[in-house]
Amino acid sequence: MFRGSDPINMDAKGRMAIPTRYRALLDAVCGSELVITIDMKSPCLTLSPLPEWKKFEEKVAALPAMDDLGEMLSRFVVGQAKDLQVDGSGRILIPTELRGYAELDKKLVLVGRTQRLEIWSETNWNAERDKSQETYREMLMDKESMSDALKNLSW
Amino acid sequence: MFRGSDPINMDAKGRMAIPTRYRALLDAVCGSELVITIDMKSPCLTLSPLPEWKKFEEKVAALPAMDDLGEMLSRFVVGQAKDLQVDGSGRILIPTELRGYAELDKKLVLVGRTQRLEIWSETNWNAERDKSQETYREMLMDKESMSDALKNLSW
DNA sequence: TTATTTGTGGGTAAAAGTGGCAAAAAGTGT
DNA sequence: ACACTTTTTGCCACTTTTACCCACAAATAA
Repeated sequence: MFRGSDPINMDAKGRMAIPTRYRALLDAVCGSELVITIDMKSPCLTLSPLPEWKKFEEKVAALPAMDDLGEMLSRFVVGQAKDLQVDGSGRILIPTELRGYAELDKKLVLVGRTQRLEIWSETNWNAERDKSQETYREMLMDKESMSDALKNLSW
Repeated sequence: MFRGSDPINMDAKGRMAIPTRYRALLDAVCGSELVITIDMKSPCLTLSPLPEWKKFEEKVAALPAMDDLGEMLSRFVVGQAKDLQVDGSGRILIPTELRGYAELDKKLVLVGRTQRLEIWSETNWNAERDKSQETYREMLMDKESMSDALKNLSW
């Protein structure tokens, strides 16, 4: 569904324009209703079409209450999620509380991750990209650290 | 059902306004009848629509009497629960006894947890969020500590 | 160049949240 | 039992925030 990355400017009110190539798609798939929230593992935000999000929310809600990691996921990912509507000019307003988490300033990068999108500050995106490149190569050396699913990935 | 967090001021009388986006929903799902109680694991309160609460109460009541943890749950969570009604202006009154437990003062945060809501003091919420972020990442490193349910959560 | 589409900025109106006040209810003491 | 005090609840008005709309600027295509 989503792929590629787009550099986008956030305006003074915290709004960002959705790339035009996604607009018709979003309208069709979710009536332009989106959910934005934090990514627990990285300093970025996650943007999903509402139906996709609901699937995730249900899975998390079904985890046992005694699962500590699951509790955290629910409390902080679901707990900081926010419903958004694409406005008449094809923009979304990024909630103030979330801007801080992802250290967003003017220059953003919107990254396609198939079923969802990620929003990064340009700074964090570049840093993470460079860092991950290295880590990835290191981890490839150590076959033990690789999941079976990944070992069997044909490409 | 519920998601996202809202900063809310508690007034001098201990009342807090329910965000408008929840009001119609609450009215439909439970006639605005809620149950508030403590969270045993964290310094916050739990707010549930009456029907949701009943499900929980039944599950707890069904636990074996020799289950010590279950006994505590019943005694202190069920034992300190209180029925509430949303008032005409869309506000609830937080019982005095529970305010102390969650260290509530003026600034509160209302957190959506799918089937229920959590009420935090702003201070405790921020502290918990920062702390959990770290813990979460650490626990992810250690695959052993992760439940199967969580491992299989694709997202 | 001109027209059309996309991106950006700001102003305004409506709605939501907050705090204060007043009426009602409950509690207390004589 | 009545009067007075204290707490609770409902109501209203003010302030702040949010969202919607329109206009302009930039870029792209004809």
